[in-house]
Amino acid sequence: MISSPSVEPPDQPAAPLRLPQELVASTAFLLGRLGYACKGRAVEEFEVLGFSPYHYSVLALLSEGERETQATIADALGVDRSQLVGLLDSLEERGMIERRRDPHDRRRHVVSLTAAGKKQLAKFRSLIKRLDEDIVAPLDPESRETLHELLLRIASHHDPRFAAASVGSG
Amino acid sequence: MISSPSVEPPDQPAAPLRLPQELVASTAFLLGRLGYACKGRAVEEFEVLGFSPYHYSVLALLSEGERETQATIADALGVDRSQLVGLLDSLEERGMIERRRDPHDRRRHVVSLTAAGKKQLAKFRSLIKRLDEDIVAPLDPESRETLHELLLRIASHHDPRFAAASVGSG
DNA sequence: TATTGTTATACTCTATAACTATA
DNA sequence: TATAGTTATAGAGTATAACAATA
Repeated sequence: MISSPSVEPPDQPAAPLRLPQELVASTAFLLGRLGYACKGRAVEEFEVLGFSPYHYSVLALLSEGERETQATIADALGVDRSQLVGLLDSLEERGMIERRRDPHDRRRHVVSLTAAGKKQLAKFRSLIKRLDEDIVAPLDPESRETLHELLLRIASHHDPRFAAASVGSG
Repeated sequence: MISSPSVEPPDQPAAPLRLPQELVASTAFLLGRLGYACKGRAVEEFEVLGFSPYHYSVLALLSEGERETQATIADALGVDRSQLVGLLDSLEERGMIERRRDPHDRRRHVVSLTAAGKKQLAKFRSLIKRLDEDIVAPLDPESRETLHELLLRIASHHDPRFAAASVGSG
């Protein structure tokens, strides 16, 4: 028996493998689906290297300067403090970050990037570059720019952490 | 004691609650974060009505015509067939969809929308409309259009289910 | 033997809350 | 008593696989 789904004459031209028009018409739906796919792709690719996208986020953050406490890292990245512990553990085990107890407040850990961490970060950056290019592949350079700008505007509107480093407004 | 994080003079102008520049510069990262936030918002809002976004997806799909099998619904929406069972169960219990055994192949269920389902779908549509508008709030109408078009181009490039109903190419 | 729908199981992710050591 | 970091626990969500009915 043939497994073709349309043995009988197609009365209605309904394409079985098409999403409902009204879902595709929703920006929220598109963002949700695309975002999920992006995250999945990223997780897969980082997994190959034995890491997760969160590891990259931590290293990227630390590359902009060491942090006085773990809590500021967690808050900046929007992850739970307890979740960050495991991330830092694995990065520290591999010698990519360093935890130093703050002598003035021995509860705190000053976290900083090591040379090995910077090296790994470079690899992560080329991974992300490939991923970004793959995702926006069907767009020309100008459209890519436009898309990014629009996404950033929306993101920073809903979450101030996305706000671009404003010059001289502090 | 004041909980302000900056008691000491700020040597470095590092803003603790800002995401790393290079992450914000990544379209994949923006998409991932925004998508996650969108999904979360949607789940919350549907939850108030006692539903999930998946319920809406199913009703929206069925509003375009009944389906000969549950599998085509699952495949079109990209959910697992076993996951769909529970969704259809809850919708059927509330009288919003109907399962009829196909007399020609008693393994199959023909699934269709009821009057109550159509009514609920209308409520879902106004919910989604509000959600969409809230998300793209900072954009003017033209930018919203542009954003949607760019997202749709990317989505359909990676997943043919997003492809707009092409006229006369069947 | 293959397929449709269903149920059961396991696993990941995350959110919460308890715990320690310092203050 | 409150805070920084840590550990443990529980819950939701999802993916996998086993199962019964039918072809």
